[in-house]
Amino acid sequence: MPELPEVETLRQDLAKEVVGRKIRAVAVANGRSVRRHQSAKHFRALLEGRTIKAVGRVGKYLLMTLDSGDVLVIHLGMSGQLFRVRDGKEPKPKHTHVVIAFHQGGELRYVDPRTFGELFVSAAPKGVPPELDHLGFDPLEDPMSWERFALLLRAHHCGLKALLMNQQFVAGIGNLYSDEILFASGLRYDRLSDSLSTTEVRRLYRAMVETLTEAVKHRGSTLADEQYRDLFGEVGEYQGQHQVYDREGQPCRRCRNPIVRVKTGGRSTFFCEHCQV
DNA sequence: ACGCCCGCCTGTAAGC
DNA sequence: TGCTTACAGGCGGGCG
Repeated sequence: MPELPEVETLRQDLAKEVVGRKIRAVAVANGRSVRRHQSAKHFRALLEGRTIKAVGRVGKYLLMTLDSGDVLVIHLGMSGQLFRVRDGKEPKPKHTHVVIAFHQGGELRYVDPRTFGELFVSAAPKGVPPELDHLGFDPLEDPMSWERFALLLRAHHCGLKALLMNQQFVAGIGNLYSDEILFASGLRYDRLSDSLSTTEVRRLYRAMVETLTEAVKHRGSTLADEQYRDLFGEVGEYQGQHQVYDREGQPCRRCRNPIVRVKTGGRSTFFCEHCQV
């Protein structure tokens, strides 16, 4: 379940691996992954012959800027994976839906069992795809003052977890990192966003930036299902640092009380009843 | 305006 | 043992 740290890890590796490479051919094996285009042929035509100039990220979206000015947008959804393969003859994993082959050899493969993810090419007139206009600020790319963050929080009246996971408010945080951020903040998932003291606002902002930064340093989280793999097929290292996520019944690393799991909105939330108020 | 639920999907694992 | 069911959850959309 790639969230900001996993996507940022991919972005950093992609920047080293594919910038400057010219696309020789694109193969689409499953049209569901390129839903926004009239046809897979149209999608391919916008990519073939183009050179990748830069790799960016907004929230959970990867942005590959092409020499045409267009941007290849990749969203991994729940189960999407990107693999850089040197030899195209290597056996393809099941659910390999899109293959981007380069002139200089090798290819980039998009694999996605649950097909919640998607790829599309955006005209991006201002360099930023208008399809992503709805996204809120990126916690690592768009730093802001505590005062401004406090204003944004107070503009809403909803539970902190729901707000952190709302991509229109802040882009890139999902179920796993929202729980970790709230533990690091010492705040409960159901605290209302307009009820925080100045100190709590600062703790939340600081925890958000620090938790995500630390997770990027550890190359993201790979859970028991081993769903997340990096560009080279390796697992992340941040799962060992988790304080609450997927730790139901295990002792809180801070106070030793058992971590509690509750269902909210059909999703699991993990937290410490003692450390989070 | 937000909470809540569904549908989209497949792989895994628990339960009967 | 083998089938069924639940669960995992990002995101958009519908409903209350």
